[in-house]
Amino acid sequence: MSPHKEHNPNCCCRRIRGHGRRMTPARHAVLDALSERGEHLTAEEVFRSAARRYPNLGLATVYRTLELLTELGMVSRFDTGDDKARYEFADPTGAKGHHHHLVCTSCRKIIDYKDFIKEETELLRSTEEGLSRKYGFKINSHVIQFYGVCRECGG
Amino acid sequence: MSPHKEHNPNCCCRRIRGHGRRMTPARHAVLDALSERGEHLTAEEVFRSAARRYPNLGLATVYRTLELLTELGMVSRFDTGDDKARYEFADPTGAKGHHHHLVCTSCRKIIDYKDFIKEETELLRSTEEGLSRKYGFKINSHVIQFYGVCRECGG
DNA sequence: ATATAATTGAGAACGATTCTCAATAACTAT
DNA sequence: ATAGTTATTGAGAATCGTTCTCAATTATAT
Ligand SMILES: [Zn+2]
Ligand SMILES: [Zn+2]
Ligand SMILES: [Zn+2]
Ligand SMILES: [Zn+2]
Repeated sequence: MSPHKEHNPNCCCRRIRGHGRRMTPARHAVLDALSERGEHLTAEEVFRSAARRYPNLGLATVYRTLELLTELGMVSRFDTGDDKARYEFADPTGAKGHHHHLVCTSCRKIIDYKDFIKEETELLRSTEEGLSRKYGFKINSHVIQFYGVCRECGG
Repeated sequence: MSPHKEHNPNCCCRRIRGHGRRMTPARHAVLDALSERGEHLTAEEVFRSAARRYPNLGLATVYRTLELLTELGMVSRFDTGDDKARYEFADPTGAKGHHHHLVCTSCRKIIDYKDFIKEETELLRSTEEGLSRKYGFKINSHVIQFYGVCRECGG
């Protein structure tokens, strides 16, 4: 197996093993693809990327691994309105860090922005607290996305 | 055709006709279903509800109508992570008004909340302006959703 | 009433995701 | 290292929400 790059392999492996799951080359390949290829990848894109290093990989395994990583909170899954789920590392302390999305409804481009993350995060925290108190919800994650038309598409 | 209830039929009809489209019993039925049945309905739910009044209705027509209404900005479509699109009236001045969503990942319940809408809307406005300036985006809509576990599910 | 073009319902088709199952391989305890 | 236990795998079938096709219908303008 090739070494990991941007994510900590020991951390990932430990996290996976800690939940009684096994570390396999297929899962390594998916983790590598996620950290190399960057953000908001579809399962198909992860598959194509991971299969280059691990040709025997099956698409179903990619789906299963992405589901597992999502359950463990290591990956976040989200939709942008085109009937394909997107996946990216959920690590808020990583290189990319926590960000939100700007989606062009014309060309489907997705822009990660962090520009207003600080104010947004602050408001989110207090909102989460309020909602938690009022509705008895234990909030685990949030999605903030803006939809519109990008510059190239005539925005 | 039965009369509309919570939404203004003349407004809807005018809006649809204004775009060179025709007003039909099928579209009436969909509009009625949306206003009677409340928020975050799946296409299937809209279909079942509308078909009670207009038994000849086809599911494909419901999808087409929801798409049309979404294009016209009368309806908003969103996902909550269960592979089924949800639809609800987008009328910010209506009875329900603009709101955001709280989604239980265990029982899939969706709670509409407006409690912090004011602060959120304020921040959104300035964020939209900033993003618009920096990325040349013309922002048309946004999605804010919190995911977690509801009280009944052990939140 | 007639003409024109939009709309419809039914079912086929599509595509993303999940399921099935026998074969394989990761971990555990010797 | 060995063997046993059991999670994981790949391949393809199956599922299911959504879209497409097309001939028949119908809303609207004249
Ligand atoms: Zn664009
Ligand atoms: Zn992203
Ligand atoms: Zn619940
Ligand atoms: Zn709602």
